[in-house]
Amino acid sequence: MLTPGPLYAQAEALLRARIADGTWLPGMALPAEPVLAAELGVSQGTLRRALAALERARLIEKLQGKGSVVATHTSERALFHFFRLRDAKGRAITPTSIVTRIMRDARSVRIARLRLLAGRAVIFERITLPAARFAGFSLPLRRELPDELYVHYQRHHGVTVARADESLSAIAADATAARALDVAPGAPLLRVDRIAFDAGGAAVERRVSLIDTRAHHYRINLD
Amino acid sequence: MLTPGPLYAQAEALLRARIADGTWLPGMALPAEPVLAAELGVSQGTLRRALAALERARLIEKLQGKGSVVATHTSERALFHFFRLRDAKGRAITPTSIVTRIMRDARSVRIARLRLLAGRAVIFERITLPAARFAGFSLPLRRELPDELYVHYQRHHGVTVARADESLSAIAADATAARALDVAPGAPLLRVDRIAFDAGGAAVERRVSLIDTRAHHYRINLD
DNA sequence: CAGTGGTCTAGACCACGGG
DNA sequence: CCGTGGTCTAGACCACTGA
Repeated sequence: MLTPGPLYAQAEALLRARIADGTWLPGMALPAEPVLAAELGVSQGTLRRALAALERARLIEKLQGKGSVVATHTSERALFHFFRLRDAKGRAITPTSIVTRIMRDARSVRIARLRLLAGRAVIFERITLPAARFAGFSLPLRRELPDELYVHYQRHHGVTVARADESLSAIAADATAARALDVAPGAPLLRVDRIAFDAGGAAVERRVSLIDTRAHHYRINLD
Repeated sequence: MLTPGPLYAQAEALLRARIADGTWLPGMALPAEPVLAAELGVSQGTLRRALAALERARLIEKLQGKGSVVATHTSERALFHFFRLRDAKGRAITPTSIVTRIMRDARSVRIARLRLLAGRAVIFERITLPAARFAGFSLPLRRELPDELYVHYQRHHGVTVARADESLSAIAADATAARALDVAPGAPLLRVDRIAFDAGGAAVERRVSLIDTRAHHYRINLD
């Protein structure tokens, strides 16, 4: 190893790299702790410290008596971590979505979609993906489907969203957004600009979401 | 001990309680690790696991070679954790504020204030505090002062904000907000409803902030 | 130099999952 | 039953702080 910092940090970086580069794919079991520790040349205690950090970052999941696996986006927990809208009472709601348009050029794929909560259009968003990571991207158009874009990225393109930065503001609805969300032009909408990153820290998605927050609020926990 | 769960969790709960009930006050040094471990009847390793959790929760700070102290809100890090507005380039800005009104009744203290960024009024907010925890609350009125409300709670009322839940939405400015923030009536504003909690999990503040997001955005990291 | 937290190890024992 | 991760301990050594 090239010794940048303490052993447990080196171990964590190495494991993180193996997940980012696809050596270990989502859903795959990691080697047992004693085996991994021997392979990395560290004690089991040191390895466990690295694994605990990866678990906090939601890159792996540890299962008592079974082993550790690379995290998958299929669990509700992972999905709702990136979907912060809740109803008036703070309850989580499962959205559906309708892709209205997909455009491609050499550099990127652009998607426009509506997301529905309890049957009503609540979010209108435009998503941009780097063409290099999403070759042959396709989705059924104009059909109401389960809202599982990050699951789709992971399953069909090997891209796992691990982290995202968001920038929120309030804007007035323009004609397009007003029509899509069935609100008056000029009505206040919550605008969310998101950049999502994979386990290796590379930006893998940019999206702008316009949200009608009359019936649903964006929930955050500041811990 | 009453054994609810693993030793390290019991130790963490016990230390957390001592911070919440004021046995150890903000800024105070904790006993050295070997001493604390002996007092709690656990090994130093187990104690360290509990302390690490408290450090992640920002309840204590560990200082190499010196010791551990109960966290204070004077550090920039703690302040900006609860202040998410950033300028267009994502840089943190230190706000100032003007308290415009303080009202009291038997149950609560109500505060109205404006917060300024680079001299311009950007946030208009109303804050409600439980009278029981904030006896004799007072602040200079109508004067531009450093924005340090949570520091004030801690220093003058022994209340440390440890955690907060927020609910965000976009609304149209009413006449009062429009005048306060110098925007047109009906202009879109970001509304943030916050409930803040102390180390013991008790709600200690409710506030509603109305924010002009034309020049500043609300920044979040989804890790 | 003494005292503090930071790292790393080795090993014992427990709790869970699945043949 | 065995293999997995979970907890807990004891102790060695390092790195930093301040008198």
